[in-house]
Amino acid sequence: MTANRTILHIDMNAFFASVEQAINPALRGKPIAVIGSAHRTVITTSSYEARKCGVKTGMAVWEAKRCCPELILVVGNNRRYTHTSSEIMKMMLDYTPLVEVFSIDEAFMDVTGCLRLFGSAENIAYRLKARIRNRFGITCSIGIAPNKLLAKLASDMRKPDGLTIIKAEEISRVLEKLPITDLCGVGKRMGRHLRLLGITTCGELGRFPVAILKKKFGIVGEYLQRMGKGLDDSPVLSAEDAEPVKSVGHSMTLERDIDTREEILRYLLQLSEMVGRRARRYGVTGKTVSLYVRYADFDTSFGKQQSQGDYISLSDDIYRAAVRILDTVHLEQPVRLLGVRLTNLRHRKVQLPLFLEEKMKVFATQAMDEVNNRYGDFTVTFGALLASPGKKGSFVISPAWRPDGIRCVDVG
DNA sequence: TCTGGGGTCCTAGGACCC
DNA sequence: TCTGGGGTCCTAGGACCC
Repeated sequence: MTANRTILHIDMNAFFASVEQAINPALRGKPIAVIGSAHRTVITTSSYEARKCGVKTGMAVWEAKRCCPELILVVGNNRRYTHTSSEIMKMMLDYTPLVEVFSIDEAFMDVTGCLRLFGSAENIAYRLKARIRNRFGITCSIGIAPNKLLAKLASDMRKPDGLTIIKAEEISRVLEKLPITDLCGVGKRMGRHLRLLGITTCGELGRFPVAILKKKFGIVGEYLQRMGKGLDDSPVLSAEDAEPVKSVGHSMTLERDIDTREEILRYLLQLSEMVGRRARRYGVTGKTVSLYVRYADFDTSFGKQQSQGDYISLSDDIYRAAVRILDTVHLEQPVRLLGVRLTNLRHRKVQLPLFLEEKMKVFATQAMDEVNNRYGDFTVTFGALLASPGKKGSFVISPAWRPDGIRCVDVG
């Protein structure tokens, strides 16, 4: 790849919580946490005040309250976050077309080609920070480095409202004592494996014989060593250059554990409709449907998939496939969570089938999609879903949801 | 009072075909 | 009767990211 790139990584600080604090002055300076609307929900994001008491993303609400009794809980407003996020991403496009939306609150920018126009990368970073603060009243941390790996590392070094630059000549000094788990891509498990080899810092990882890493971790071993040296050639991919999506799925933790087939089918129909609608919106069809089940005990779960004879995207076809899979398993406990996913995708519109009955299904689906696109999800839906109106399950927004493009999900 | 949801990537074994 | 190997597709499961 090209030498001497300049990459920015922008990380919105405690994004959802900051947006809430900006909108409601009564929340400022206080420990708050954003949660989902359902009974079985977790902490999605917490303010820095709450983090100081030990509140973390993913914690159960009761657990967070135990760490921080004065914690203020705010039910997340997903539309507000996706809107704010996409406006911020648009600002970035004012500097370079090479903006990669990494999640709802993170993005990379390749500013190599526009440095002269704006003076310097630092200058771009300061301008962007000021614009985001002025418009939305929130802060971000920005990292500047020669590649994405290091830019992401840099943005993580000063929070909130930080600006950290890693210059090419500083890389080995910065990495020498840095714990390997600070690298994006080395999680807890990998960290443990590497520690068993006597590797705890990036410096050690970079010097470790690549042959041993390759033997132990396969292809991953190769990048691992490069990561230890701070090397990363991966380009910043704008929305147009991004890889096409590989799967579309939905899952939900149910309000309560269920064990009747009738109830399970109702949820499957709802999930299939959500998956199908999103797949159709993106113009994708898929060959494989998977069903995911988590049992009441939380620890036991399984996924099962089946490839279909054809590529499908109609909710009804997805639903039937999911039910066929369900019929091959014997459920051992009440069900806590259900998920439906369409994989093995082909990026092409559905072809109109030959037979009248099938044609009618396509037309009916299109008509439903149009109404729902205009008036909101589940305005028109299958009869079976009307038995218990309204949305069920948790509908917690995930910070990994992309505000733009293929991974956009509308909820709430 | 327990414990969310959207993805990607990799591995491994078996079926099946040439 | 015996022998081998490559390629593709399928399913299952786990690690990792936000």
